[in-house]
Amino acid sequence: MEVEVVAKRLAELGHTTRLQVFRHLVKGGKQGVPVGEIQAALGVPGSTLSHHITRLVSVGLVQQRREGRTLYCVPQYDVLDSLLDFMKEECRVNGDYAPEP
Amino acid sequence: MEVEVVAKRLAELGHTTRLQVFRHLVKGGKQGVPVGEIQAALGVPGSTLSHHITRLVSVGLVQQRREGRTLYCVPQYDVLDSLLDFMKEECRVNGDYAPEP
DNA sequence: TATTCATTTCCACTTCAATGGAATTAGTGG
DNA sequence: CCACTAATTCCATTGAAGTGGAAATGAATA
Repeated sequence: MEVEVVAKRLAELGHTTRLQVFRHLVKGGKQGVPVGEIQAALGVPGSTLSHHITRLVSVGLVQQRREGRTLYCVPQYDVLDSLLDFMKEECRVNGDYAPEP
Repeated sequence: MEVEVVAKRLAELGHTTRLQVFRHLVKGGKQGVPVGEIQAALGVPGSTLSHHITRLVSVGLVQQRREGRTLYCVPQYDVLDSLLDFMKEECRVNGDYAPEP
């Protein structure tokens, strides 16, 4: 994964509302959570929420599936996974891996 | 760790230049890397770089240690660690942990 | 103490994110 | 077809991020 993509994804998660949305989705599971339910849970105005979800979708962290008139938001576990993997590998956590002084 | 703090840290890492700075620091190891060296490595103007570093410091991802007239930037491995842990735990990666449809 | 070096602060500018009310589209049922 | 619901797009506004040249600071050295 290129640095730009990683940065974009981190940036999208780097916003309180969007991070809460994503957490809510993850808790909701693979079948997804309707936009309206997120709205009710977080108490964010519809248009604002829609913008945030659009951004999460734009970087691949969320996908949407329509069922009748409700739109389900589905968290992309694998994308978050690879994002965290990148951070673990590229930024070699835990000092043990880093050269000693 | 509260959501706001996590979001802030993610946001700071969510910028190409800052992410590159951090990666560079991590590779540099615990003793830290001088600002000037980062500047040379990434080819970013001094003032711009200084702004970015200030932000990384402001969220605790980097600390600075002065030695004579050179400022060493030291990546805070434990902070990144706890950040990634939060994402792993709170956002229960890998679908296995999420309720089935 | 004047000079050079490393880095920051100052300042100005431009762009973009965030926000949310109002209008609009899309889907369903009477 | 009309009313209703779910969600988005439109639009305007506000504030903040990003950028970098020029001046200032802090520290070593001659």
